[in-house]
Amino acid sequence: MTRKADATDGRSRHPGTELTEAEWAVMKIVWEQEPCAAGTVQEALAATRKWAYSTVKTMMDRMVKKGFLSMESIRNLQLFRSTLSESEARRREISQMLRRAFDGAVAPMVHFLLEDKQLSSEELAALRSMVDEAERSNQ
Amino acid sequence: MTRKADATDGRSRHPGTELTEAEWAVMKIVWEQEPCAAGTVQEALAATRKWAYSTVKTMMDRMVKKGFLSMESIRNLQLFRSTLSESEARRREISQMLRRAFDGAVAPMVHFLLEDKQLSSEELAALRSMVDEAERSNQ
DNA sequence: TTGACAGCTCTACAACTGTCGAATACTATT
DNA sequence: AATAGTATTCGACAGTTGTAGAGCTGTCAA
Repeated sequence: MTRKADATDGRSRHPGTELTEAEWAVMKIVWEQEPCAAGTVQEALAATRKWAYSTVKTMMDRMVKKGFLSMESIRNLQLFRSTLSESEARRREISQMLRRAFDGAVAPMVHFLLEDKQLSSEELAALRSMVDEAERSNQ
Repeated sequence: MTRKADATDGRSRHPGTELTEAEWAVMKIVWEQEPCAAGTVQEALAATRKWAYSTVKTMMDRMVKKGFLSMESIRNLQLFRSTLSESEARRREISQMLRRAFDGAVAPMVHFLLEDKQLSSEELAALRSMVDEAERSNQ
């Protein structure tokens, strides 16, 4: 499944790295507040994770280095933006999971999901119409 | 996360830790060869990952400590078995992924999956019948 | 007994992650 | 200019993960 590419840098320090738990937390804020300063992210996260400003800042700097974020300095303010879209992040997360746990196959995974989680009939109905939809537009 | 709650604590180092990429590789072999010795796993993996015996052994020892495997010594041989089932591992992997990337909701994830990956009509048909099946038995 | 092996233990190390505090730099005010 | 307040930089540390060499031990065949 479409491994490929990676954003921004040519020699990319490793193509498809995935976000850690903590990085997801940061990314989520960035995606919704973009462009934003480290302090903003820190405050936004204050409720859930009590991270010191420098913790957040360090993580964000590292994320810039990893190519997940980009940063622009305006006077003495640094504004961060995402370089990795939420969709791409999700895509990677799913793929990674599929590869590791289901040898990359979608169907067995969905099967597992269906028989394992108990989904309400509403959810099932929703899934069904999604599949219908996909089949329709698929060909 | 480090901080406390971890490292040498007696009561279960949190229940739902997930396997790393390398650990999945080891677990897969153990699940199919169980009970087995480290050397067996190392050989089985030799094709894919060229790990030295001690690499594999170190990992497996750590996995025992983490509670993913159990080990029994018979004379001078150590036999490992899984303590974590493949289903449970998959369950965790999926949940973790859902939580991180989709706030825990299955439907959006499936939706994403359907519109992102291009699934063949066979796959779609398969999914559809799985959903049908689930709906039928669900209620 | 002596090798030749297979298997085990110990120790190490670098990179990555989670977490910061302390020192510093800038800006806006008084 | 001196102060307060905020943002930035640096360096550090502990725990985890990937990776493995060295050396010791037990076993079995010649």
